[in-house]
Order: sequence, then C-alpha cells, then structure tokens
Amino acid sequence: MAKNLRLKAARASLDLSQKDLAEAVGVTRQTINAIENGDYNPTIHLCIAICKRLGKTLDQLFWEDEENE
Amino acid sequence: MAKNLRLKAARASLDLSQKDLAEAVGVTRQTINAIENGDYNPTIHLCIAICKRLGKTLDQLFWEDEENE
DNA sequence: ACATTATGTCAAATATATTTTACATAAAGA
DNA sequence: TCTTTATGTAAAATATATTTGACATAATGT
Repeated sequence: MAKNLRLKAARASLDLSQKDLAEAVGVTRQTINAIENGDYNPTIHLCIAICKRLGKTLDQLFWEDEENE
Repeated sequence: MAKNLRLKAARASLDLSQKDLAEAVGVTRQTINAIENGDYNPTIHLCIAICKRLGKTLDQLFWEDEENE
C-alpha cells in the first residue's frame, strides 16, 4: 500500500513525534506509524482528528492517497 | 451522531439510489444508509470511493461532519 | 558506556466497521 | 389491488481497524 508522505511531512513540520500525534488524537503510536507507512485504512473520524491537529484538511492529507504510491 | 446530508444530497442530485451507490463502491446498501444516517464511521478508502463516484472531494462531503449535526 | 527518544515491526487480543438475512413502511406504476 | 423500488432498521456473523506488550535499531546527549 501507499505511504502517506504528506502526513509524515506535515507532522514533521510541527516537530511532533508519532507518539505526540498519537496522544493528541487519542490512538496509539503504532496506529499513526501504520497510517504513515500505508499499512492500513483508518476511519474518517481519525483522519479528521489528525487533520485538525496538523492544521490541514482531508483533501490535503488523504485525498487520492491510493495513486500517490 | 450527525447525519450526512451533503452525501445524501450529492447522491440524490445524480439520481442514484442507496443501492446504486453501494454497488458502485463495493459495499452493501446498509452501509451507505448507515453513513448517511450517521450511525457510523466509515473507512477513508470507502469515503474516497464514494467521493469519486459522486464527483466530490473529501472536504466537500466529509470534512467536519461532526459539527454539522 | 549508558540512558533516552524516535521509529519500525510483529503476534495476540479487543473494538468496531461491514455483511448477511430479514422485516417493515411509503410511494409509484401497471 | 398487486408489484416493484427506495428507504429505515435490527440481530448475528465476519472482516478488519486498533490496542497491548514486546523487541530491535539508529541517533542524541550525558
């Protein structure tokens, strides 16, 4: 599956660790790691929570992630 | 939970039934119904498939659905 | 050298998205 | 009236998102 490099970059630009982001949105570090590495398919509520914490929208971080390899 | 009236409207404007949309995106009618009625929290891949079929983006159909009551 | 932080990954358990089957109602057409 | 289509809903089963606990490595600071 495709990695989500936009998410990784947005997180990095705020100087947040995977753990920081995970705690901010109420999931575990492994979940954030898996999303960034494309291992699975999060729920929309989680995506929205991540977007809000990173100051991005769904289209910016998750739209057409499938093509972005 | 909040109903997704934007989704319902977008589907209606293309004259698609819940069943039509469900088949187009590879889920059951009950899943589309539940999403429209806010009973749960679909996966991002499913949201993207729905958006593509309806000619909308994630932000247009799913962004900040939580507030939209 | 040692401790700490960040990341990657894995196996087993748990929570929940989704399916299957089924029943009910309202609207529309024949 | 009868049939069909669209929708809403519910209970039990299945698939999968997510957690928990653990181990490993690289980088950084003391």
